[in-house]
Amino acid sequence: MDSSLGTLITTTITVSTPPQFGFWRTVYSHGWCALPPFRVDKKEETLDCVFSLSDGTLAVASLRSLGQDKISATITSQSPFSAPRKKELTQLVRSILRLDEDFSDFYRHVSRYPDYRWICRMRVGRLLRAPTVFEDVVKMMCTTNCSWALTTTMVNNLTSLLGPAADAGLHGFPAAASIAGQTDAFIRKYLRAGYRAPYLLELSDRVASGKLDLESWRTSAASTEELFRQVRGVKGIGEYAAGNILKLLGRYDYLGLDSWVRGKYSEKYHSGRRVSDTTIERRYREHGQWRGLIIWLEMTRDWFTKKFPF
DNA sequence: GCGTCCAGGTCTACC
DNA sequence: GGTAGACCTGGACGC
Repeated sequence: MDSSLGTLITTTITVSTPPQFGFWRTVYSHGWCALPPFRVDKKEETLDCVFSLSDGTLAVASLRSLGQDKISATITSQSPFSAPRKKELTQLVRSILRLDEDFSDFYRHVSRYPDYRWICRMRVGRLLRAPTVFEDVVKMMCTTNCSWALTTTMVNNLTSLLGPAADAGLHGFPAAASIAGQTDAFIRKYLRAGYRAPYLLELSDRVASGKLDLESWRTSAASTEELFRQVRGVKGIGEYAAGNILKLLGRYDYLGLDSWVRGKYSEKYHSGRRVSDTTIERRYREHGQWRGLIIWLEMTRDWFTKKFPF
């Protein structure tokens, strides 16, 4: 459906979803929805995102739930949104919401545990991800060793200062070359990335020069252990960050513990008393390839009781 | 308003 | 292989 709006054209695409898909449960599956180019519009009840298409078009899309088996993506553009662009955007929407990932084994596994049957009932587990692995890795690097407020500052600065300008005052996520073209001093001073600056520069340079193909990680046939080693090979990505990047690649074997998860875990199981990582790992060991997803869902269970948990 | 302390992951040097 | 210290920012706290 296309309709003219002055010089702007509005295009709406309908995307089918798996049965019982929870749009807001996926949007709020972790903190990404609060980091640009994502933006939650609570009044309009949309998730707005900026997508960079392969032909260079920058598309601002508003995603909205149309019930349990459909969502819509509304794009406002200055030129007609062609069929190939619609197809590419549909694929990107499916990818960020993880609509094509098969969770049937996961739900079969958790349904064997009375304490986890709610996971199966609510059909949760799809973790929101960025359109590109590069964006996910950069953002994950910006979550390390700092408060969430500082993560937000770094990602806001990255997009507003280096990202391409889109409609509605939004910016897309910067391409690797845009970051690689900056100086260490700029990244420290204006992005507030501090000591992460050389790590961001090295990563962006390797990606921009084609020496590192991050996008291939999503379809890699390598074992999870091997992929973990590759992810850890990026400077600035340690155990925590690598474990969580793997979750966004559809591999859930690593817990990806940080201070927040450790705190939630100790509150839930040890009355707030600190426990070792080994103790936490022991509890989830029996869940094998799903342990990383189970611990995350368990620690964020209260988020699923509200449409907008934060 | 200013100075000090601390929390937050990762890397590197050292044992 | 394990450990200590440095890295940098922002918030909390005391003065």
